[in-house]
Amino acid sequence: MKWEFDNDRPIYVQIVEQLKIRIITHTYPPGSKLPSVRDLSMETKVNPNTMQKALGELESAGLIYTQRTNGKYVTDDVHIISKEKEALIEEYMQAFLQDMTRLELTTEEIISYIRKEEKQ
Amino acid sequence: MKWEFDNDRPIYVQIVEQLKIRIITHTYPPGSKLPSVRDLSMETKVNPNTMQKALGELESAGLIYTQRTNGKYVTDDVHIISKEKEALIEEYMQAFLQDMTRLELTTEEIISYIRKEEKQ
Amino acid sequence: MKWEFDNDRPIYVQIVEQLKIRIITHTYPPGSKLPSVRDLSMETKVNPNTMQKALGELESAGLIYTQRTNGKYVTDDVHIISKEKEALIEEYMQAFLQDMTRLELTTEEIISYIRKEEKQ
Amino acid sequence: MKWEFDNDRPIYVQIVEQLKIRIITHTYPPGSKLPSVRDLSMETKVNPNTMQKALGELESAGLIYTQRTNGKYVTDDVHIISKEKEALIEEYMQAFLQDMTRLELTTEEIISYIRKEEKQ
DNA sequence: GTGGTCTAGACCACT
DNA sequence: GTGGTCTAGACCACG
Repeated sequence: MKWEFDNDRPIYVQIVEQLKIRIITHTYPPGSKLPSVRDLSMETKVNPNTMQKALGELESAGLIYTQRTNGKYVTDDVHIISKEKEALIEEYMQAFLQDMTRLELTTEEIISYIRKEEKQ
Repeated sequence: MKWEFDNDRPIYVQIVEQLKIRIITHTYPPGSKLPSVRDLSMETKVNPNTMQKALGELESAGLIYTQRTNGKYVTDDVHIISKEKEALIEEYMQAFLQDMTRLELTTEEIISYIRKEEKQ
Repeated sequence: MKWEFDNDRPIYVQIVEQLKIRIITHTYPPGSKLPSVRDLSMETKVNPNTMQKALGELESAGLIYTQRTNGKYVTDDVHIISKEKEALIEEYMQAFLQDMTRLELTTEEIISYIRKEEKQ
Repeated sequence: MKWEFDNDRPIYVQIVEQLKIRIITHTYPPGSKLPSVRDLSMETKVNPNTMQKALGELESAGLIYTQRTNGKYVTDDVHIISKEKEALIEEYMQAFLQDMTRLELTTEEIISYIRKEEKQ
């Protein structure tokens, strides 16, 4: 996955999202060491403080933890990770279905749309 | 539909969204007269300037037009409206499917989730 | 209460603490408006970013909330506030008692120490 | 007592604390020989430099002394030890009472809390 | 070399 | 005038 940001949402929020996905999909496996803050900020071409802020959010969400002076690690509590995944899916799903319902689409219409998109 | 706003997006954007939906779903039918800016801002408890800005956006999208001295009306061009509807659905759909793909869900998994949500 | 910081803990942590206490003791009553970030940072002679960080922590703890472009307010959910108070007391208490226990003081010794301090 | 460290304070500080307590409570009796730096650092799974630093602090506090080529010993000056104990108690006590006072608890409330904790 | 903190200062969107 | 974000750059403690 590339590091590309759009301009209408804070960069740090987008970083949080993408790191979350990497963790959830085990691109960064449980217990693995993250690149250093400096390296990550170089890679994303973002100020170290911005990266720090993003990582702080992940840490308070319990998805990563910091070993003093030694780096940051993905939590090895797979339970937290899979729970986060469920929560994320649920969140996207509900927002989406609410939007669709407002537009007065039935479940079957939604599904047929999805199948149509799939074929493209 | 109620007028409820969340705090992390501009209010006027949220107003635009909701008015769009009212127009698309014919809650405000094609050609009908909109409530006055003053009434709308009262109803939504929003600064009249904010409401004005939102209506400006709708107008430049061609969904409403202003009759000088007489108020604002929903366009009676049903074609524009239905096109807007398609565009909205497409937009939501693609964003949603992209999110789901990032989370490595297959089409069938997505659909089964949707059916599950439906039953709740 | 004055704004004085010691050098062995991050300033923003100390700000969080002191603001928490002001909220818990209703020096800043539930629902009241906080001074602006700028004013608070002037008052404490601290960089606005530092103050912002502290306020961010309070916000994610649910003790304050932000009204877009209008300022920050103490939550009016007194339940959250009193719960936070209990939690804080509990936290201090347990840490203290653990320390005392390690030093092999009995409960009665602790209490007699406290009474002695009180008289001074 | 186990060797467990939290991540938000320097490890060497925590080691100093815990060794101090062992000395004060005569777990390491006055005049007794301490385990070697190497053993201590193995036991605590800590870098020998870190352990060395901690022991250095204890030495300059006068709680231990080094016998050249022969290891480190707890001071046999019981006076120093008991004074250190008083100092520690006093320090914890004052910090605790100050915190409680800020939270506007009276002495009697504090004591009743302590008794309540005791029963648990 | 690691993360953590802080300052200074700027720009932005919103109301 | 409000909060929010971001950059640049510095310094620190730790191991």
